[in-house]
Amino acid sequence: MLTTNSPPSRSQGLRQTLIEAALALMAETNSWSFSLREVARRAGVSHNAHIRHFADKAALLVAIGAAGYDALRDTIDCTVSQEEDPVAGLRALVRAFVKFALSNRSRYGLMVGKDVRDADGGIAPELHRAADGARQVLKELLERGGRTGAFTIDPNDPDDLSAAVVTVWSMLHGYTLLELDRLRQIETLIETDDLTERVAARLVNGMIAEHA
Amino acid sequence: MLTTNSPPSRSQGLRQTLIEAALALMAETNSWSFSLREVARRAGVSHNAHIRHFADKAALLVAIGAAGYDALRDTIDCTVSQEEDPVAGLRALVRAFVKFALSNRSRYGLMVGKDVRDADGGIAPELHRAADGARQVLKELLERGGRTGAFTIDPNDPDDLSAAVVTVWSMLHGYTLLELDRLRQIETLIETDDLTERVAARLVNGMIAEHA
DNA sequence: AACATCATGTTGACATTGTCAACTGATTGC
DNA sequence: GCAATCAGTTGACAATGTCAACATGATGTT
Repeated sequence: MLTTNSPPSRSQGLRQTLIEAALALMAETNSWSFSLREVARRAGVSHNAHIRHFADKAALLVAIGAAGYDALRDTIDCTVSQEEDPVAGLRALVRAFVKFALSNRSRYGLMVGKDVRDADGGIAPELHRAADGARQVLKELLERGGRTGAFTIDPNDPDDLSAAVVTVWSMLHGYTLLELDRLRQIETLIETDDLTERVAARLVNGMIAEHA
Repeated sequence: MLTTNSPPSRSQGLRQTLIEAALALMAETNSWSFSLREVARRAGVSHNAHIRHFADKAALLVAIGAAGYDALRDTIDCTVSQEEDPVAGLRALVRAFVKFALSNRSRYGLMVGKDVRDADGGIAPELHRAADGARQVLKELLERGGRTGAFTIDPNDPDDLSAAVVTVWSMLHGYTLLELDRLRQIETLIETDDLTERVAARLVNGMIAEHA
């Protein structure tokens, strides 16, 4: 009935409309615990309108999360490419990552949360690819640093490189979550920026120093 | 008033029964997305029976999570206290932490997840205290290592010590989540134990090396 | 002993949600 | 010209969380 001649076509129009409605809800409530019916109401469509585009809520969240990883990749890629020195690049990456997550709290929480996974913990291919793209930026940075000798990473040893990627990504992930959850409020009176620098310094050390 | 002579009485009886029913559901489904009514059914009581003990599902999850942090604290405390050398202690702590989380997947996911927080992201005092207790073990280890010179941590500088605690805790947290979510499956063919050792080595380096 | 109080659960009702099936209207292909 | 498919709607249903009202047994006071 509201099927106006519709400006933005209809096909992909509703898909994007639903995503935007969901993002608006996330911005308002700082959470992604909205109902699909609420999203439909916001989008001005009926419940069940989503079915042709998103099988269920998880599918919608996956789409939002994948777009988030793309944005994260662009952010850190842009940041890192401005630094010649790999060490400076890693520091910049830490800052950019943390800044992105803190500026997009609910989005980041969604991206790494449990609601984008299926029953057995598997990750949707779409999200998987997007997340890989973001990690790839880090991997290339570490590999470059390994080649130049800036990091104690053997660029020819895939396991060594992978372990380094996991190490950095883990701490970024963990630190960000601690910040987001404000678990840190217990632990410190330090400002976020200062703490981030200190954490980054120790992380960088782990990449520079000789390891057993 | 709670001093009933009754054995397990009813008072705390149902509370514990509900927690155990929830834990059983978590063990079966590997998730904490059960309904309160399902828990009630398992416990053999009527829906709404929980109200006197847990205002809502979040309250039940908080109780479960707090008990989980207590168990985590006991585990790592026991492990660390078996090592004289702080560096060996830190390595042991990493192993114990990861092992705990991987052995209690759904429980750990619950503990650090979003469902134990209130609307504005605040953490329930009960959970807060329990989590602090676990972090305290790490803090004491790092402080000890700082005093003995094993770590490049100034035990008299609260900010330095706090930053070190946050660094380690972040990586433990992040690495564990990556493992749990199997995000890592993309990144490596390495076995968990091997990867854990490599990550721990780099983490330890960050605590040992001089930092800017 | 009698009675009020309160804690602990139960029952019933209601709005919300996700999901399924059936339906409508336009668009497309043959 | 007509069948088929796509995109969205409508209606129905069971499950859930939550609220109010109710039962019931223990406690405590006089």
